[in-house]
Amino acid sequence: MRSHYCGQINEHFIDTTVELCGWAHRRRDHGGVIFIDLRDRDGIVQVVIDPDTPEAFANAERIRNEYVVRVKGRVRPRPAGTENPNLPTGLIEVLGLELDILNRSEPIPFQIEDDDVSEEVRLRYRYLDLRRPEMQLRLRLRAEIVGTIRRFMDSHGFLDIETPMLTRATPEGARDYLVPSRTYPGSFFALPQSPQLFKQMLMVAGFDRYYQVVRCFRDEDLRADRQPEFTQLDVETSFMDEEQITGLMENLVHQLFKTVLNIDLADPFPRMTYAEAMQRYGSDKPDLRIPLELIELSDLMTGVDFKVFAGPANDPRGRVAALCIPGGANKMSRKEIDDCTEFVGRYGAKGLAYIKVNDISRGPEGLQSPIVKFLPPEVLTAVLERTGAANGDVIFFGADTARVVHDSLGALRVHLGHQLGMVNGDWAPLWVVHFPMFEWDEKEKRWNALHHPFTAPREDDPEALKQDPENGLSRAYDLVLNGTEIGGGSIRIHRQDMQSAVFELLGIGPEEARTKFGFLLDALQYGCPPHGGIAFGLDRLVMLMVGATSIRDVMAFPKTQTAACLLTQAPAPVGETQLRDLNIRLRRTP
RNA sequence: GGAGCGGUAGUUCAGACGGUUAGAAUACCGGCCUGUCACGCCGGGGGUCGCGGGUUCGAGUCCCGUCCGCUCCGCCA
Repeated sequence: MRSHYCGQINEHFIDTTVELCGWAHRRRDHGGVIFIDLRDRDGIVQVVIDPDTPEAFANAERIRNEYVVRVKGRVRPRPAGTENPNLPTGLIEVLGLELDILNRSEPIPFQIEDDDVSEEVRLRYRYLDLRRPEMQLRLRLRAEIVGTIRRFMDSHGFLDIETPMLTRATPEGARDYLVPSRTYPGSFFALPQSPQLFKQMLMVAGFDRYYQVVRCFRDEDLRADRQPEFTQLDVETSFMDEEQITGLMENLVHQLFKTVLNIDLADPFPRMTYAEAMQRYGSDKPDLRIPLELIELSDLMTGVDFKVFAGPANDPRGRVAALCIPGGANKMSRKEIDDCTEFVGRYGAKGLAYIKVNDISRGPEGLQSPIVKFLPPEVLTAVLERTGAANGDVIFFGADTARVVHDSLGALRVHLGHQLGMVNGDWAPLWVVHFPMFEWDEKEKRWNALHHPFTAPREDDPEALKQDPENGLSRAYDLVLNGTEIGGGSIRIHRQDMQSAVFELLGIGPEEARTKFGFLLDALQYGCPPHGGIAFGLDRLVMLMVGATSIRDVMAFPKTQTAACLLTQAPAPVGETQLRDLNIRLRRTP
């Protein structure tokens, strides 16, 4: 049994005897003694073995990197002249009295202290990667975060209730991971994309405060912040409105940051409507640390001859907007400005007009730009005034459908904000509220639910909602932190007539609704209380809190971009016997 | 489905104009040094240049295809 962790050993332990277990990091012998850095999950300590303990010395001579070792020894200061306060092992050492090798190790594929090992190698040998102090710290913080969340939820009367992992395929939303049923040939379970419908039924059941730290599955393409399986803090309450829910969850996040990181977040979190967020930032998850905003220009451009601007300005679905980069003319090279064109092209922009403001006092003469000649002087003056441009600024223009302008300039804003070092402050939380109920699917020619089909509208009258779906707003809310959506939820529909109206608008007929969600519709009929909730992307939250740039770095065993596990080689083919049990025959043998 | 970057000793990379035997650092093995901590010095082993095809007298290098990793778009109610 170990008495201490290596990382605990400090000057307070001097002259005490300790027993340590860990991985031997390096072996050096100097002056007839052997030095071993012993590392465990808590830190590193240097162990000295000298020939006065012959048995220990003999064992120490056999040690190679990453051997597992148990040491009993006495803590003492470094001899005079050998201290180095800059090293974690620099001031004290453990004089080894006994040393056992608990296990040997093959030479490892990469050095534990290397921090430039490729992610491919790290994932293949994840158990070694996880030995690195950085990963130990991240996973420890993750556990602290989850623990703090649970204590908060428990102390506020929330009940932790598990929901099925084997459930029913949901027709809308993400692609499901399917699990074939052996007992019902040809039928499939789906792994849950979220416990949404179950938690709503728990409200019907009278568990008016539910939470769960729960794994969710979505078979969609991956990103740095998206994995096929991820963890959600899932919350649902009855009888609480959006103010109460967001207020309580805000308390949770405050407490979380205070407890785990000793950080005081803004109190209260700012709130912004979806419409304002799109108007000012081109995004429903704006990073408020970046002090750049989209400037509305549509009204200035309706009468100009320049069709690139006049077209969108006169189109109800179009928009003309500007993004002014203070000092951009000096900070950005010609190539960097050109690169921005390519950057916005990824978001569907057909080009990126810009003006370099050289000398504002000289009027149009003082502006350097391919488009100045297409715009009348009074419009240019208005543009300069509205953007607040000063000498040395660069103004970028977006003119297209509102969607393209938002996507491209919104992304450019974040991109340049980081590139030009314009990120202010460490933490910028934000509630985004009043989302639209529906968005128009141009390809399918129908309305889609922006959130999900159970989200309650702010409009309480089903008939009124049906009259004007385009402007219908929902009782949904997202929590955004530093430009990352970390949570989202809504008040749900709890009345049958409203649920039918929404299904109707979404083009889901009564038959279809019955087939797909019959169990939920039934539940709504038996005294369903008004209810709502929220779900936090726990991996993303942890990622932000530990300063990682990918949620893979806060998951012990993540998948690659092709949704494979390099460690276990999953997914993998299965044998004919297993397939036969499941009544499955492959259409093509790979 | 699409765009970009990458794949060369165990690891991180150089080599790219086609031309001897593909290098460095580190790790590993051996020897020396001996209070070191990126220790130092000497020596050694280690390569299907992701894979397949093509061009060529000759391919790590050029062309085509393909697989894998990462970033992004689409997608993710």
